Amino acid sequence: MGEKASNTKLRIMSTAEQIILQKGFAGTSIDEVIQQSHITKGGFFYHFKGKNDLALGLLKRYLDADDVFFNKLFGRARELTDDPLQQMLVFLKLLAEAMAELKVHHPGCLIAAFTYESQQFDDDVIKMMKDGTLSWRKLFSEQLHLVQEKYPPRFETDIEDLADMLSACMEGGIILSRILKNPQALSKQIIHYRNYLRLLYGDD
Amino acid sequence: MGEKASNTKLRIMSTAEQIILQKGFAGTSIDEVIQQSHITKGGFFYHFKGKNDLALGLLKRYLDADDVFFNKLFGRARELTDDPLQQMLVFLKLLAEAMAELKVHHPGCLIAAFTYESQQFDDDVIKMMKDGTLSWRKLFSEQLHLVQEKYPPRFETDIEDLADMLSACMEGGIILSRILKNPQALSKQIIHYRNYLRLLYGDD
DNA sequence: GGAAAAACTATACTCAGGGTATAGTTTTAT
DNA sequence: ATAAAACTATACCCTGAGTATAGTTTTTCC
Repeated sequence: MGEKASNTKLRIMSTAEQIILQKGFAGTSIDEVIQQSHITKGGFFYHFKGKNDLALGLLKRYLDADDVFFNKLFGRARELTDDPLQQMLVFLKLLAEAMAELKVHHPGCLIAAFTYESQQFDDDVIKMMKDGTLSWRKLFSEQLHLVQEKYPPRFETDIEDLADMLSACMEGGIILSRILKNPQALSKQIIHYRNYLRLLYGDD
Repeated sequence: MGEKASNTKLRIMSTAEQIILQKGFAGTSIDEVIQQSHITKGGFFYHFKGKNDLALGLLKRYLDADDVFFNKLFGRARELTDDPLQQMLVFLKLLAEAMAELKVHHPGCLIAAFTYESQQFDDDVIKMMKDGTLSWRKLFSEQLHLVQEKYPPRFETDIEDLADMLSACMEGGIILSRILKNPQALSKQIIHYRNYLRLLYGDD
C-alpha cells in the first residue's frame, strides 16, 4: 500500500472513529463516513471488506496507540524514580495530567463503545476486545507486583483485580465525563485510584 | 391504562431492554422487538410514539428501579448499624454480594449503553441520563458527608468525586465483566472501592 | 347488559439508507 | 510503458423506521 492509499485509509478510519464514538457502531452509516472522508463507496470497500472489517481495523489501531501511550508514560516514570511504588504513582499522575489537559471530554474508548453492541461483531472483534483488556491488566499488574514485593499491602489484595480497577475507573470516568459534560471527571477518578494505592501501599 | 395493557407495555420494554443491551439502540430494530414481544407494529406504536419514546420509557424505568434497589440496601445498612462509615461499608458489602450472586454477567447499564450513542437521542433522553447520574452522586455523597463529619479523611477529598467513583467503578466493572465474561469482576471492583473508603476514613 | 373507550390486529404503504456488485478511470510504482 | 493499485460512477436489492387506516377484541363503567 502506497503512502497516498495509506493516508486515505487513515482518513477513513479517523472519520469513522469520531462518528462511531458519538452515534455507536450500528448508528454510523457508511454513507456518512464516506461523505466526511471525501471518498466514494467503492473506495471504501476497496480498503475494507465491510463494516465489521472496519471495526477490526479501528480496534487494532486504537489498542496499538493506547499501548504506545501507556508505555511512554511508564518509561518517563521510570526515568524519574527507581522505587516501584513511586513509579506507579508518577505514572498515574502523568496519566491524570494528560487527561486533565483535554479541553473537551475524552473522545471515548472503542472497547467500551463496542461492549454494548457486542452482538454486532464477529468473533475476531470480540477476541480483540478481550485481548486488549487483558493487555492493560498485564501492563498494570506487572508494575503492581513489583510494588507488592517491596511494600506489604494494608489489606489482602488481588493484584489483577487491582490492575483492572484502573481500567474500570478510566472506563467509568470517561462515561461520567461525557454524561456530565465535565472534561475533568476522568482525571479526578485516576487521582482517586492513585490515592487508593498510596493508602494501600504507602508507609505514611 | 388497564392491567393487561400495562403488562403488554412492560413486556415490550423488557424485551427491548434486553436486545438493546446486546445490540445497542440503533442496532435494535422495532421489528425484532415486536416479534419477540408477540405484538404487532400497530400495538407497539399504540404504546410508544416512536423509538425515542421507547428509550425515554426504558431509561425512566431503569432509573426508578435502581433508585429503589439502592435505597433498599441503604435502608438495610441503617438497620444494622448507626455509624455512618459502617453504614456505608455495609451498604457496599451488600451491593457487592448482590452483584456476586448474578450467575451471568450484569445485564448492563442503560446509561452507559446510551452514552456511546448519545447523538441518537433527543434532549429529553440526554437530560434524563445526566439527572440519573447526578441522583446517584447525591445518594452516595450524602452518606459520605456524614462519614466525613465524623471521620477525618487521610487525604483531602472532594466528596462528589468520591461519590462519582462508585458509579465509575460500577460502570467500568460492568464493562469488564462483560468483556472478560467474568460475572465476578463487578463485585470485585465494588470491594476495592470499599477498601479505599476503609483506608481513607478508617482508624485502624 | 350494553355503550363507549381502550387495547389491540391486519395490511399496506412510503422513504431513507445500508450494503453489494461491477465496470470503468486515474494514479502510482517499477 | 505497463501492470498493479487506488480509486470513481452507477445501479441495484433489501431492511427497517415510521405512517395510515380499517377492523376486532377486551375492558371499563354506568
